Amino acid sequence: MQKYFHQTRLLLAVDCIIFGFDGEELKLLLIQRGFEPEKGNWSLMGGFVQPEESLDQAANRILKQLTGLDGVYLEQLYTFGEPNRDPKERVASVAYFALVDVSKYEKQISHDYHADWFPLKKVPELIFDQPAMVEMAQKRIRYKAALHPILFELLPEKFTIPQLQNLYESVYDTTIDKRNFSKRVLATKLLIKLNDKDKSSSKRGAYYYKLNMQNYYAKFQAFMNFIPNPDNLMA
Amino acid sequence: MQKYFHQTRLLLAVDCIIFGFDGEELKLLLIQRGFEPEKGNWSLMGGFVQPEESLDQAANRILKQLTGLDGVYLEQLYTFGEPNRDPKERVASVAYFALVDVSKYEKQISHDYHADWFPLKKVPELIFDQPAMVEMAQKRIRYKAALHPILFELLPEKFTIPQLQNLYESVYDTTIDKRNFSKRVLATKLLIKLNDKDKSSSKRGAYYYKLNMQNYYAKFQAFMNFIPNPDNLMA
DNA sequence: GCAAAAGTGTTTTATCTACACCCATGT
DNA sequence: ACATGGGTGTAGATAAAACACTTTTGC
Repeated sequence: MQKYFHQTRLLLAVDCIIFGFDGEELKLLLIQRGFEPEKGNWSLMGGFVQPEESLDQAANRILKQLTGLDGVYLEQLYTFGEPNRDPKERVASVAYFALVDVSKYEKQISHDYHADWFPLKKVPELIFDQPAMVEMAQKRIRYKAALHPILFELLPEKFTIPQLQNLYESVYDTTIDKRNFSKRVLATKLLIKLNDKDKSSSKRGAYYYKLNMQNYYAKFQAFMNFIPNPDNLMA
Repeated sequence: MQKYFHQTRLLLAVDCIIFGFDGEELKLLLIQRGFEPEKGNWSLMGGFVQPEESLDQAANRILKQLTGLDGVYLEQLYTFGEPNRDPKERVASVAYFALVDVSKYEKQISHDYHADWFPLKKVPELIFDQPAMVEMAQKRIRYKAALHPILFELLPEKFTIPQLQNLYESVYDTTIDKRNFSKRVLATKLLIKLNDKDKSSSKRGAYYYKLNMQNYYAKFQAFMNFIPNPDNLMA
């Protein structure tokens, strides 16, 4: 079959906004760009979409290149396509955001890319329109996490309720009453209490919990009472 | 500056999922495709992104081509990029959805495209991956309209509360108690009651309302009580 | 024994839900 | 006068918010 005539083709890239949580604050994984333009400057991890791969595949490939991780939470965020966003030539970029358990993250691999984690409030100057990508990703996470339990993706398999609360407080840059917080979290039936404690941040120790995966998948989509049937909703 | 070497370029398209509401049910505006492949079959309105235009500009251009309308509510939905979604050659498509006031829609223009409105439940077979686009757009509207007052974009400037309720019932395919509905809607302070009535659907007539634009813009972003500061949230 | 974080309940307040009758008018 | 859709109020249930003290244990 013939191709479409008289149409301009362009490069399509994927950029990944990679979030992690170290127990204290929300962080971004950035690399020092290895080629021109802007070589050596801090950048999101990205790459061009290859001829035989889908966008999701490209995003997963790029994420794995940098972190060594498979099966990470990854979601398409938005496509940025201003004609001159890359000075070299026209490149549209499909931005994805990823939520990573930093305890699984392999430092060695990312060493090659001169990668580093930056607290969201201390992100260095980024290239092109990447600041807008990061800002949008942050808003999207806040938006989505208010309705869906995505933030668990940032935690290790075993976590404590105070850790979880720190995470929410960090994402929303606020403080939450711990009594109300634990009540609400436990009311979701998403957590299973374990018998051992994390004693790293207190003498008394805090009980570990893990996700109830059945309930997790079942409730992931549910988000409001306004809506008659909470299944037809998620994007 | 030199271009990026050894990278494959591809076509980038924009497809518009155009919703309208006629007072009865939610509808989609479709065209009969004018070129191969799939010439003559029902399709979303779309087009290739031109060298000097942004994605938003392309979407607005395409929407105006078909409807004659400017300033329509238009939002980027998702980018579809499976390698073989178009059999002719690789084309990634950035899908946008639009909410149109059908009373402003100009029939003449769209006549050239053999366009027509289809109730969502009676959409004909669509080409390529467009069924997935439509489904995602429908979910996105339900999702977003549960939190933001976007559905007003589908109504004319003057509308009645029963019309508004029909719209919500149509979008969510449900029925709502009219006492609770009008209470909730009026509680938002988004509506200004007018003195004239729409007598087209009852003898008594229903009061017209219009949007309070100040409150509309102010509350557009607000959506939950969970969140401390409802400003940093929207994507 | 004391500092530091973990854990837990109750009351108040706001919001949501269910539900039924009268009104205005064109025919 | 009657059929049709428009408009309104209240009581009960549910969910959210405010708020303080006791427990554990390493030092």
